[in-house]
Amino acid sequence: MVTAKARTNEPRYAQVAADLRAAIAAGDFGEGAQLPTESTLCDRYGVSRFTVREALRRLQSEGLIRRRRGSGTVVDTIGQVLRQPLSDVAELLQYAAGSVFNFDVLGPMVMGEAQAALLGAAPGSRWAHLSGIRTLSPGGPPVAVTDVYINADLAGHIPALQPGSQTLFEQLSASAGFQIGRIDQDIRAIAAGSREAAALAISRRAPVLQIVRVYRDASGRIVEISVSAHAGDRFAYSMHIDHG
Amino acid sequence: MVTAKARTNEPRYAQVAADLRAAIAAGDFGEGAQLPTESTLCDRYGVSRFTVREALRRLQSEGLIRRRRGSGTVVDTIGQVLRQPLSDVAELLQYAAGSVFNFDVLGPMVMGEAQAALLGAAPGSRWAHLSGIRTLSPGGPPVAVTDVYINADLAGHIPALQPGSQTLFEQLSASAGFQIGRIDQDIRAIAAGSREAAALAISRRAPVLQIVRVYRDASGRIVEISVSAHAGDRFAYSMHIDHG
DNA sequence: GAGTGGTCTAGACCACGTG
DNA sequence: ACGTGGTCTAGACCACTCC
Repeated sequence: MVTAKARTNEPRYAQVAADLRAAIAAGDFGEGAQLPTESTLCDRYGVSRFTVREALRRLQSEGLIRRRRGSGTVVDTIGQVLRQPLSDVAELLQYAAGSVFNFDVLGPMVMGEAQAALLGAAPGSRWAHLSGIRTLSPGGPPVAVTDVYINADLAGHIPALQPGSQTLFEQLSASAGFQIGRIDQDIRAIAAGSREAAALAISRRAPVLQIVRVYRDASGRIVEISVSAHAGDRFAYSMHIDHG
Repeated sequence: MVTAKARTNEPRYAQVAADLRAAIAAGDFGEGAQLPTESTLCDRYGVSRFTVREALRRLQSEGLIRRRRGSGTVVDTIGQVLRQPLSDVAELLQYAAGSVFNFDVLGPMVMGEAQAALLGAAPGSRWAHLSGIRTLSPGGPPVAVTDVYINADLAGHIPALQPGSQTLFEQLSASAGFQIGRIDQDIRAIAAGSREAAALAISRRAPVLQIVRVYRDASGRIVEISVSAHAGDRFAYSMHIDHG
């Protein structure tokens, strides 16, 4: 039986997508061409085809399903876990949810020329500097060491930030009341410096994956910049691309 | 004036998207809230709102525009070039279009246990092994060194492969007549081995960005696997995520 | 030929940002 | 108050896959 959970203020396609996601996670569909047809889902949820297709579009962009004209929709379960897929904001937050981030507030700083070029911010702009370590579980081995720069306009919200499994960006969004806009991300391979080596328990000059993220609110203002270093032999960044 | 280029067999939203892309590239719109409204574009191109929205959705996923309810659609020109954005197959092919790939056919091989685990293929499966160098221009400095494994079922199409700016996957798709399905990609930081060091003119153990791509056709069969090594100080992998 | 997902129309109402 | 993009309906035709 299909539970028609009527959440408030949430689009119907999101409810349909959540329901299908849960069903897939519960193993209600096996390998092969298992998912019901669009028209079947329309009847089942009592929505139009537009709504069903929007829900399926989300699942496809998450890599959960694969669709083919003439063949149908199949569950795509290659390499289940152990990866860090990332194709929309929800998946980014999911990554954060599986790990723990602890940080210290280092104080205010002004963006220098070289740093500004690397990070994509304006030289001379003012930020609050934080530094932290991400682990897979509390007290566990370090996964990444991170520098975080938060827009000085939001400095008042920094004392309220909590370590844990929710991203700083999420917390800032809720606390300061802005909408999530867009995240830009650069990935490089660099050699570990003394700081990364010590924090990640690797040797100096060992390869590390550096991920620079620039978070913007809906109006395009840069809210936060983070620079993470991941040990090369412990972390792979995984993503997928669908044709369409 | 709006040229209503009536291409054959191409969806209307793709034509609208191509026209807007060209207009943006030509600088017809500046900074700020420049792009015409959805209803304006409907009138201009003589299509429904569905078609216009699908076109704008593509441009948004490419990072060209940013949309906001109440505000409108603006051109997003942060960090114009110099990056390698990658959010769908078209952008992947665009990356290839800006560079040149030369390769040698090394012959048939069987996937070993360790390699199979790294690459996500079945141990004991049979492949054709190719090796190549990617440069930004013919005769230019190397950007990446790549190992390519092509499904043995497609061995007959390998002699027809041409070096140049079209990806091997594209050529195989056209030659063997299959549809592009899905591409999975893992990104790691590793230390350069002797082969990467020699090919990229860097020192041994220097950090390199390793990108493993698994290409599948529409039916899910693995068609090609590629393993690329990029010099860490010359290459950044850039992507963006839109909220929605 | 039957059924699938892909494209497309012509409407509608709503949440949101800006005057 | 108004216009924007976001959601949604009820239809339609088509390209493609499979039997």
